[in-house]
Amino acid sequence: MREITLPESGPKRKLLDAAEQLFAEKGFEAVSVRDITQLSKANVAAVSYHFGSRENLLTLVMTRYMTPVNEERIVRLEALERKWTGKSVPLEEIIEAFVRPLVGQVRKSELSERLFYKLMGRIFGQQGDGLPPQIEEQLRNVVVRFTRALAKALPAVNADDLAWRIHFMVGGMIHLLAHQDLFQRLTPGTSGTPPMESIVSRFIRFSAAGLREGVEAEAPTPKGPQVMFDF
Amino acid sequence: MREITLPESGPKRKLLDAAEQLFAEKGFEAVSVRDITQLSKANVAAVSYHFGSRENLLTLVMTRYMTPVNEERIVRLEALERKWTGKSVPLEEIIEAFVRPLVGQVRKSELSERLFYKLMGRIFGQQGDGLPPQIEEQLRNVVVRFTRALAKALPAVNADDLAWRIHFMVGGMIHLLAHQDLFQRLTPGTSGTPPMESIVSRFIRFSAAGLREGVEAEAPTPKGPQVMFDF
DNA sequence: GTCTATAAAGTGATAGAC
DNA sequence: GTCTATCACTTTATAGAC
Repeated sequence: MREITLPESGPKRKLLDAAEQLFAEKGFEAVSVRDITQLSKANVAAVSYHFGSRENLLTLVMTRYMTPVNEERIVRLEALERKWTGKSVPLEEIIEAFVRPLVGQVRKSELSERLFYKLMGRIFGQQGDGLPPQIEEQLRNVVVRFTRALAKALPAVNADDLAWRIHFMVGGMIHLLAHQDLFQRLTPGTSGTPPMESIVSRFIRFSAAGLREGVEAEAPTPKGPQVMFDF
Repeated sequence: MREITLPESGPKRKLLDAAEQLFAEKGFEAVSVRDITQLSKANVAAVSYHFGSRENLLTLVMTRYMTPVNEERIVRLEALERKWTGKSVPLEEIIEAFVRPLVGQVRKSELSERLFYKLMGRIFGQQGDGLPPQIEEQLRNVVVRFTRALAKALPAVNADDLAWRIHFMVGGMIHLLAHQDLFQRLTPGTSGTPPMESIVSRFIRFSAAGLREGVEAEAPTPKGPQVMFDF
């Protein structure tokens, strides 16, 4: 909806970039206004002048990517529901609509991929604490919509089980974002961090299998054209 | 190994209890020494006197439950490996050895179940940032050991895939701990929070299915006696 | 052991010069 | 727009009285 307009360059943009970098690296509470102005070589008053307050800047950083992500999630889900009208949307495609929008936002920031995903992970991890009310509201809406779609795709799974499975899935996604780097530090046997693209497709398969647990012998081929009754 | 001895009552214990409660509620960085001494009705100097410093107290809180949890995980895994000598340990039992020790620690604290799990979630979520080196070391060891066991249980899954699936599973566990309460705020249709026991068993089934993704038509019956070749 | 008083450094915000 | 100086407040830690 409401687009956030920002200068392509200039001191305001430099402050924002520095803030994002520091928030990603150290967490939201550990970064002071002075840290930010120092990194972007501005004076201490700059944050107040350009953003009004530290709190304001924090909200901006959180909103900047989260709002587009949550909007794209809904758009993608609605597109799927149109595409599969009457039928139930394949599980994998629903999960993809949920996670893929995150990947699309990387190039909008000046941050390295590693730091960008870390920042996103930190934002999601703030749920319940210091998230701006508007984002909490967006997230609630996303969860409700996707839960409904998943319930249609998995009629054999009861509501409580499904809700918890979604909860576990969301946790996996947050961890994947926030600790992408930690992964290889803990499991040194593996090859270097692969592109997010391939991690996401692994995540989709993992989550689909978890969500589908206990449902019949094995699900139909995930991607190919499916023969279904048109009830 | 080294047992942490603590007074059953007295001002030192009251300080620790207050610290745990506040850390669980507000997060580690958001709690000051003054918050703690105020809640436990001590004077501002009490934390320094009894624990040396805020940092010291923080380390104690983090170590207090994490060390027993990680030790019990290893003990359980080794017991399983003895029980199934030569055979591969069933997937569900490995996951159970990984999560169950968390549940066992609840009663050791004065905190409500809700706050205790939240505290544990916050500690795990600190990975990479402010975790005491000894705990990072314990966690690394746990991950290595469990990865090895899971690799034996799932020979058809290649090492990279498995490592990522474990990563997703761990994320689900952390989220389940840290945001147990958030779950029902986001999905109001469901019944109230069930006992952790039933959440854990749901988590085990979800994770087992995710880890097993793509492996043959469907796994053998999870819990019952299994007929396996004794190679 | 417990407390008060205080040190030393850091915090966000702002008035006012340039 | 930019910057310095400063305010009002909070932080952890500690010296020294009781």
